[in-house]
Amino acid sequence: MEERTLSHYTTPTQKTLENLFEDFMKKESIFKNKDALSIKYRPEKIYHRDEQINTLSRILAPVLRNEKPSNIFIYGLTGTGKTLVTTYVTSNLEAFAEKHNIKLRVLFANCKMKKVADTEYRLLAHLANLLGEEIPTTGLPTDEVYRRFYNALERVGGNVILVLDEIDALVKKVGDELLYNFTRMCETTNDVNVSIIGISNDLSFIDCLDARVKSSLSEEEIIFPPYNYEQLKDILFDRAMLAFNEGKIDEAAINKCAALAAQEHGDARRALDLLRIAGEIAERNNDDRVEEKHIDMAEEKLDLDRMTEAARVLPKHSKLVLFAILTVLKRKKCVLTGDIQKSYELLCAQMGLRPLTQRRVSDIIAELDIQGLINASVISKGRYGRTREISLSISKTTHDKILLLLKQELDL
DNA sequence: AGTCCACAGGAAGGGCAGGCGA
DNA sequence: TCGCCTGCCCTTCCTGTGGACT
Repeated sequence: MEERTLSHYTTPTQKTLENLFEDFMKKESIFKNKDALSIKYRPEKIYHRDEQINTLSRILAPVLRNEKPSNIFIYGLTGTGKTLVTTYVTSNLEAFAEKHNIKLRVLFANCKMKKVADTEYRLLAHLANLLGEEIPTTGLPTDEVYRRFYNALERVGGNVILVLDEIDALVKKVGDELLYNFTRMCETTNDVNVSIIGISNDLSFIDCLDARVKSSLSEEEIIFPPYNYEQLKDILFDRAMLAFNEGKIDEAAINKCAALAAQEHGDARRALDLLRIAGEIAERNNDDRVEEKHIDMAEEKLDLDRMTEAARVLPKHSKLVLFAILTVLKRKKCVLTGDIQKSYELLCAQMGLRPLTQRRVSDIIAELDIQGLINASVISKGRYGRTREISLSISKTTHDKILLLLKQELDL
């Protein structure tokens, strides 16, 4: 029988593909350990946060003597190391407690996590589930969920630290009554010391709270200032050493990355994302090393990805409103709510849909603004009323890509 | 100074889907 | 199966607002 080799079956294009894969295999990878650039990575050394680590550790240390530590409120902008430092300190504390037979549980919840902890019910259910109490995703009265959560707490006993990350998002959504209940719980639970660590990006958040909640939650406060250029450079060099093979990244590229992130209120998370994507782009382009140009490309890609993804997951009517806005903004520099309402209603008529009311569309425009897909600011035109002036917040390329995506998604 | 416009945005509640327990 | 509960999305109704116009 005729011997059949791979080439026997392959067309010229496939042959090229085979070459491509072979080239890829032969080439030394740019990355040594890409995980070192991911958000989930827990570095051994945390740079420029010694003060915060020490403060947090000192405040929490009393649990080791079975005393209830003060509640703590931590705030700082995105990517300033709040979550990283908190998990670093609490996990070390847990390990230490375990070694010395001290009962300690740390319960972590990200209050922005959709479908997990973004409502009062879900947060309680999530925390109770962490304590081994099965609570259905819906169906129970809230007081029953509270009761089961308290029971689970008292059953576990000892010391419990509740870490509520992005707590401002939840309070904005459901109000501060939940925090009031939590702080009351800290004072009233028997046989268990409960402390709360609230983490927020919003510096003004604490001022919006009820006075009792405010004083109880912020018994101690820790502020995380933004990283400056030099600090970001230290962080990035450290991670780049772990993530890239030797000689595969230019120092200039790291500096550029740090400079861009420093402009973005010292966001280390964004800096690490930039570095990772730049590496991926260099690898895909078959380039030997990561250079400054790759950082530029990564920045563009990061923005585009963030925006297109945000647009893709919008509900249908939000997509229609965004489509109306982007279409009108093709012709004009800025538009008003009334113009958008009209063009949105036309679109609905075209698609045979019943349009939402102006009240709802107004909210959708505000939501799109919060997501950074558009710029919308309330202005007064005097005799001609008060309205929102809407303009583009994205580059022309991103604008075109999102418009195309919406056209496909909406079947227009 | 008072009027008026075109909304913004708060409050209340309706309707729906989905889960639970009796 | 039914009543009760939740979250979610939406409408209706309403008051508030800043500045051009009179």
